[in-house]
This record gives sequence, C-alpha cells and structure tokens, in this order.
Amino acid sequence: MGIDMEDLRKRLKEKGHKMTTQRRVILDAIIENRDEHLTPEEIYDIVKTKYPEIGIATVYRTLQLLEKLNIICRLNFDDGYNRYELNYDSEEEQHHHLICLNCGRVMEVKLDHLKSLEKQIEDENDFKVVDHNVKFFGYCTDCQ
Amino acid sequence: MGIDMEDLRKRLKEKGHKMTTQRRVILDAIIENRDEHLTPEEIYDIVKTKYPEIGIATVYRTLQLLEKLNIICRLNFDDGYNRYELNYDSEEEQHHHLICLNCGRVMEVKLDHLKSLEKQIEDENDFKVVDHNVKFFGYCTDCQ
DNA sequence: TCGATATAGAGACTCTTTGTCAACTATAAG
DNA sequence: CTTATAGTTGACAAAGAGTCTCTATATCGA
Repeated sequence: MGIDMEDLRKRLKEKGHKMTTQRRVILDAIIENRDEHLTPEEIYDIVKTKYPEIGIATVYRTLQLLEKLNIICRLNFDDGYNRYELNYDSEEEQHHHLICLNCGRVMEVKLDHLKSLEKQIEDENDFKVVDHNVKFFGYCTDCQ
Repeated sequence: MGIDMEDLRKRLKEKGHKMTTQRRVILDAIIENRDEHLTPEEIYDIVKTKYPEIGIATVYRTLQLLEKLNIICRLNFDDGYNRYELNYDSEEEQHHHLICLNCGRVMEVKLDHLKSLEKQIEDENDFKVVDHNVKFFGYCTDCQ
C-alpha cells in the first residue's frame, strides 16, 4: 500500500523537516486507523497511550505539516471538527463521502461523473476548477 | 420575490416565536445583502448601525432560529466562519458555490446533473440521499 | 561526536460560539 | 387599555477548537 516510514521520512526531509518520534507516532495512529476520519483530539488520545508526554499543540502542528506535504488531507463534515484521512491522491483514488444523518457513519464513494461536471463549470462560468468538495448527507442501509 | 415581513412573522408565530425588533433588523440586514454570504460578525456589524444596543449573542441565536425555520441556510466555505444566505429552496433554485482561492469571491451556479449523481449513489450504495454539499475551489475570471 | 537548526512541550492566549439569568417585551386574553 | 405570560434579550461568563511564544531538546549531516 505504499506507506512506509522510510518513504515518509524522505518526503519530510525533502522539505527540510525531520522525522521525530512524535511525528512517527502520529503517523502510526493515522495509518492504523486509516478507515476512520479522525479529529485532532482523537489522534491526541490515541497517541497519548503510546507517548503520554506529547502535547496537543504538537498534534495540531504535525497535522498541519502533513497536510501541507499532501500526506494527509483535511475533511470537513460540518460537525465542528477538522478531520483527517490519509491522502491516496497519488493513486488517483478520488473519493467522496456519504454521511449518515442518523448514526454518523461515513462511507466513501468514487464518482466518475464529477470530471464532466467540472468541465461544464469551467466552460459556463469561466472558472478554473482546481479542487472540489462534495458530500452527500442521508441515511445508510441500517438507518433507512 | 416573496420575502416580506408579514410572511416571516407568520412563519415565526407558527412555531411559537415572536417577531421582535432585533429579529426584524437582522432579517433586514440579510435581505439587503442577499448577494453576500455574511458571517455572524458581519451581520452584527451591520445591525449595530441601526440598533446599537443589540448583543452578539442575539445575532447567533437569531441565526440559529432562522436556520431551523428554513428561512436562511448555513454555508461553510472552510474559512473558519459560518456564513448564511437566504434560503430560496421553496422556489427550487438549488445552487452551489464556486470559491475563488485568490480573491475569495463566491459565485453561484446551478448544477442540473447532480440529480443523476444522487441517483447513481442511491442505486450503488443503498444510501438514501437527503441533502448534499458541493463546492468547487479554483480561480475566477479576474484571477486566472 | 558535535553543532546548526528544526522541533517539542507547556500553557497562556485568541477567536468563534454557547450558556446563564435577571430584566424585558410581544402578543393574546380579559 | 391592562394584564398575564411565555418567549426574548443583553451582559457577561465560559466553553471549545485551535494558535502562539518561548525555552529546552532532539535530529541528522558533517
């Protein structure tokens, strides 16, 4: 799955950053919970079990850094928290989220049609699209 | 365009709420700036010129109420603020937002294709879609 | 191993938003 | 018109997420 620490260390170094124990532990937490969309607070709680001395500020700083380096990306489910997930963009695995209004479960879907939507927007509005954010709210199988 | 105070007063009363001066002034501000997507703070500033005694908490409370009554709806442009706009949903005028990454300008577009996207999602994922949130980030005419 | 430089931790701090509560007011009933 | 009362307001406290500062420490190339 192409996520190993040596590779990540190199990606940090390229930009003049160091691979510290704290960063490694935070990355571990994110990788081990790759199905989740963790908040900084949740990551902090997980990391504290392995590294109790860590500070919440370090978690925030690390997440910002990892986002800037495109290792993770920030999500917004309109629930008042930032959330993060591993970034698979190198593998062209664009996906979007279905958020259940009842149980809060988050599912992922791939939407091929979006490319044509973007094309339509660029043509009709003279707007150069570089990113999008698409979420669907509704009810999952169990909650319908 | 179907937005008059008497109608709004009725919609409040139906749910057991009163039309107060403060609420009227806040609604005025939103209606007069219907092209904007105002933050609570911006609304507070506008309203204070007409009604200096108003408190910021009243603005927040009123916005929450108006959102619950579907008179306005809350937007999230990932800039750290809640924003609000008049809700046109009665007129089936679904629109989405193009957000310029350079100048921050927000444009509105109608996207007809979304219905078929939703259909695709419902069929493929057994997920009942009731709402969606679609934003495109990029560069507007002036900033390309 | 050593030194330059990036990074961590602590905790104060910012900023948006919410809660509390006594005082007030819109509205319906008398 | 007056009153009753339930909803509302304003002031302020405080929550809650996230950021900043400053000094000590760790990383990693030389």
